Amino acid sequence: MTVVKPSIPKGTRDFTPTEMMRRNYIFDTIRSVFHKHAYLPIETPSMENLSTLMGKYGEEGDRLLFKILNSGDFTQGVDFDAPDASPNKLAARICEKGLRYDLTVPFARFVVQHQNDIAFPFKRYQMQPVWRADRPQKGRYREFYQCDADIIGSTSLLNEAELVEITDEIFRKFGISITMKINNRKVLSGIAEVIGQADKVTDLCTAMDKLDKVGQECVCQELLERGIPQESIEQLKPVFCFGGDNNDAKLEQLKQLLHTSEIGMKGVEELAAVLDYVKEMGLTTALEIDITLARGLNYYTGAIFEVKANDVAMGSISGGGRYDNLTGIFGLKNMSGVGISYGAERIYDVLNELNLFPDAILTPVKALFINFGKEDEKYALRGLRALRDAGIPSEIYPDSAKIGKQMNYANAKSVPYVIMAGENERLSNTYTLKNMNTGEQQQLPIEEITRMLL
RNA sequence: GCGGUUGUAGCUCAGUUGGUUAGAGUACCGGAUUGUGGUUCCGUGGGUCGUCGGUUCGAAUCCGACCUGCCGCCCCA
Repeated sequence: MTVVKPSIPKGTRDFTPTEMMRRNYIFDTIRSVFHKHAYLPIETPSMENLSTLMGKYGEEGDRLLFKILNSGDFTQGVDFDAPDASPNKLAARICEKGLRYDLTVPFARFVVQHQNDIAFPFKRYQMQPVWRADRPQKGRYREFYQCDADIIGSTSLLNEAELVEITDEIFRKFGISITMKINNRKVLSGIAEVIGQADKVTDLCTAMDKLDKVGQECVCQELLERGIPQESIEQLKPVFCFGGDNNDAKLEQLKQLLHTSEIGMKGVEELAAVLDYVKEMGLTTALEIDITLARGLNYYTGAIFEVKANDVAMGSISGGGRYDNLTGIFGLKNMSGVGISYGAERIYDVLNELNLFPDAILTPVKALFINFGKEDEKYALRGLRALRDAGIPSEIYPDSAKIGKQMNYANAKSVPYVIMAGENERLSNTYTLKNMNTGEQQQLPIEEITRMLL
């Protein structure tokens, strides 16, 4: 037999028990907040038809889609040497499925497909892995989990405000201090309109998005390269230094700039309305208008959100926005939705870096029974059952190995208590409880031990 | 997809101008110690030196391609 070197695909990871317990802490915390706000769970398949996924995420997104080779003889009827055979065309012939790229597009598909069974407005949450054929880096993987909450079938800005509230609550529970940035695609459209470049919104967005990273000069340079004329860029320049930290000042400046643009003014109104709702909620999170916030996903039409951790240098840990037409592609009109997505692995890295994981999640096993061999095993089992009946996570070492080895096992697993159940204990109908941190031990009846470990 | 960088035992890393049989620490397993762990001492096992090819009498070492991790770009959670 040839030995295969163990390895996993690029950008994927195994999770150890410690990592899983921490990940579950993240998922449980987020889920509890979703539940509290009356969101209902759904799941969708890992793979979707490529026709569902293609063209929803922009050119870059299409490139990053994982495609799945058709089963069976995928070469049948495909001419690989055809004169016009491009990789894309061939891929379309031999792959009809792909791995999901996010949770929002599959959700839109789900809503259309199950529209008769859904009570609208529909509030759902979904926590599943997504896949992107991106080049991996720190905090960037090819398989990662998103935790999404969306409201679909309502245009009320109360929904935007609720997502802000949920975000505030989730990160407060984690103990992570965040800044939440908000913008509106309509504002961006308005800006493009006002500077006479209505058809260049996307170019405008991707360039402006980099303002805080590369500075004003580079952004202007990029705008120029993207074919936006110098005089339009000059008109844009005041926007770069809007308002500082003051949301009201920013709104005022936007109103002046955009008063000739209907769509722009609509965006400003929406922004103001969301901020107004949020003011009533008494949140600890700083909510900040950021005109340069654009986000790549091209299905957003209204509000856009992004969350960054204040005390850690890392990409955004959460993002979302409103989409008006996503279900339209699947044949269902007038179904506006708004949603937000929390990135599990980035939250993990932030919690890890700031040492914010609770200690309690690391010691899931409370007690280990030492195995003294056939004679005493059954006696140990009696005690074990008593602990388990009381809901105390506990186990018995399955082999009658040397005591030292069994103790080492308890240490390696950070089990805080070891229980000796050998001949001495059996004859006196007691168990010896040993505290592995202090080394203290005492011989007690099982009821007493159960009480102590609860 | 583009540019840079990295890879030696399960883990952390030595390894001289290319030279015989590639080392250490740690972990593991066994023993000192058959009812007491986190300390100590002794010993065993463990390697296609990322993979494939090239140069050479001879390659962990030099060259090329690929794979993987990391960094920057693009994009993003």
